[in-house]
Amino acid sequence: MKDVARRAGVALKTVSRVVNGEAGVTAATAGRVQGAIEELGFRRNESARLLRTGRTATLGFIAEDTADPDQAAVYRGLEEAVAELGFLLYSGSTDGDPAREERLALALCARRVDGMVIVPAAADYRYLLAEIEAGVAAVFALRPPGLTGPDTALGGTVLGDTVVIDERGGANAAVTHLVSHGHRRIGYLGGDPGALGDYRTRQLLLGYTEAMASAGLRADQAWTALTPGELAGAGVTAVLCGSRAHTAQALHALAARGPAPRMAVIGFGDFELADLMPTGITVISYDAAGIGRAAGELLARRLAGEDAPPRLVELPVRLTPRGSAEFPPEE
Amino acid sequence: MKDVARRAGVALKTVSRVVNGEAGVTAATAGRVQGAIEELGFRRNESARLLRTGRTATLGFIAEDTADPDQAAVYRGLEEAVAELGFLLYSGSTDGDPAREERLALALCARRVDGMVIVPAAADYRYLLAEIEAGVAAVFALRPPGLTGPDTALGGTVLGDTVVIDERGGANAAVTHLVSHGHRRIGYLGGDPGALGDYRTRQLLLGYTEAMASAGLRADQAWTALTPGELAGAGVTAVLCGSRAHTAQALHALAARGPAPRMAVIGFGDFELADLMPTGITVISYDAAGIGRAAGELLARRLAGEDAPPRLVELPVRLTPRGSAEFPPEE
DNA sequence: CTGAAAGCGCTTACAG
DNA sequence: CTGAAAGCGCTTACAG
Repeated sequence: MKDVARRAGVALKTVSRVVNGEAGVTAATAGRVQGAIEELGFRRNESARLLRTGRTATLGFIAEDTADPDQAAVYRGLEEAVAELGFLLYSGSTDGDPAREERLALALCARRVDGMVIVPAAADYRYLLAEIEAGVAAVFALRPPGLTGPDTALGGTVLGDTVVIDERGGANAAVTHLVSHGHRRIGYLGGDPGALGDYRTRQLLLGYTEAMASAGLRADQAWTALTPGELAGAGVTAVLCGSRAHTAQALHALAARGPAPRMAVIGFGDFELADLMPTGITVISYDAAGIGRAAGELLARRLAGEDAPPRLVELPVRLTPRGSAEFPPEE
Repeated sequence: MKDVARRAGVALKTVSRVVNGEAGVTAATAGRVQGAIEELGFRRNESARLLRTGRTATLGFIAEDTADPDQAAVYRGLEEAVAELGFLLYSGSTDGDPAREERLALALCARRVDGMVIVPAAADYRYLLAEIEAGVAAVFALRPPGLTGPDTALGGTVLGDTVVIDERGGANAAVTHLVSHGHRRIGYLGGDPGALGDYRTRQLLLGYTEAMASAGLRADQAWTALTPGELAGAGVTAVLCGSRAHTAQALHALAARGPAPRMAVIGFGDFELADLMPTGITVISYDAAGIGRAAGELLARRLAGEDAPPRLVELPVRLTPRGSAEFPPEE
């Protein structure tokens, strides 16, 4: 810019004015400056500009795995939401490692991102407190920060807005649906409720339990602690799978028993080609990109100065019949 | 940092030394500085540091769609490759819109990224020339820049290293495999070779044609211009699908004709649950993350000053039998 | 309409 | 071992 100014025979400020399209420059001077810019191949250094203005116009996305279909969709939704703001997006994966999450988040903060969307991997978010106080906005997506819920990550302090899927409602709806088809022995194949980051599992089991109770059914302990191998012999006529991975495990286990197994399967998460599966299957589907959009909009409001207490947003789910065969009724 | 210096009663430079862990500071002064840092909650502004040092330690990833399985895997591979370098990654999707690609790429250049990995959407890369001359390294992934190949994007000028899948070899191997199973009437379901960004289609058709010719078979014109609806009645006993989307279309079309259709299907790109498909299927699989790793390594070498002419790297593919049924032989 | 000075938050090169 | 000055590339306030 200095070079451009010298070449055009004007002051730095005038170049700045031309580059920024500010009013108050004669066409003649502007032309001279433009000429110098092109001759020199000048391109403004945005980083320097942002340093001076104190903003960065940058957001971060910290995923557990950016290649996971849900998280990839969240990212696309976030992109959509921030495109209008003209923000750029940093991103990275933690692979579920709290140490990597902390390193990534602090690296982003060191570059002074305006905000971050985090798919939480850590149980303890004390490391973020100072940064949040310093002004970065953090929004959590797909699950709340901390072990069991939004209010436990910091022993009561709510860290930031959180956007999740209504897993409890989805599980409840799935079991209720199965009951309405005559099923009474309904299994659950999913994560271990004692594991780290098991908010999701707890929600699913809550929904399952509620729906069973509402229907006046007592769930056998074993039904909610199934492994894929046990599924076919567990005495259940239907199964709720907690994730795409578990749905795949269930389908494989059932397929191994022979053609067209008679088991009603409901899986959390829609997937490509589900309708070609050799069994009847219903999926719990949801708008994962909507989570990213919602997170982006919440972030935008925080950046605009909104100071309301942190919100927990739950996106609705719906049951979608898929599969090539009829949904098997009770045997 | 100025505040820290004042509080600790030292000069700016001393704070800098402590923050950077440089030698030559007494334990006593270092302690005073550390204290001040903690009291003030000082966190170094990385952006300012990078401005001064002239580097940015930042790379960009420009995808057509970050949520596409292949591109998501490329991103993960890239992440792996740059993690060791301590670089941060910007990313964004173009949805195949050349204007969005240009906007994104120039925005990244304006922030002075050290390099970019681009999944090309544009046919004309003149917009990048000035940036490349100014020092950004660009590596192209999954397809070469430009309409038909690496050397046409700019009328002969090769823009940068390019990492692709060996689509031609994969198609050749697939058709050869089908021929060895006795098939002689082999179809191709894929993109239109006349469309924009059809490097991939051309490569696939080249491989197809070569293999047919090697086997002494003459391909009917219609066999390579199939639509999913025509597939079952086209008189072919086997089909090569050019992408996961085309494989899904073929499987749907065949499933609509009834159970266990007798058609050998080879699909480019592995997919989850392929082994539960109601027909015999073989996939052409490849290591998409490897493309990202290779791109990251090429980028790293360019940043390290390597000045060799741009390379075209082709990652190998392999045929993987999948599907629940036997691979159907010739009828 | 145009410009000279100061400063964003840091580091580099030098001097003491 | 420690520091005062200059500068990275830009903008913000001010003055002419």
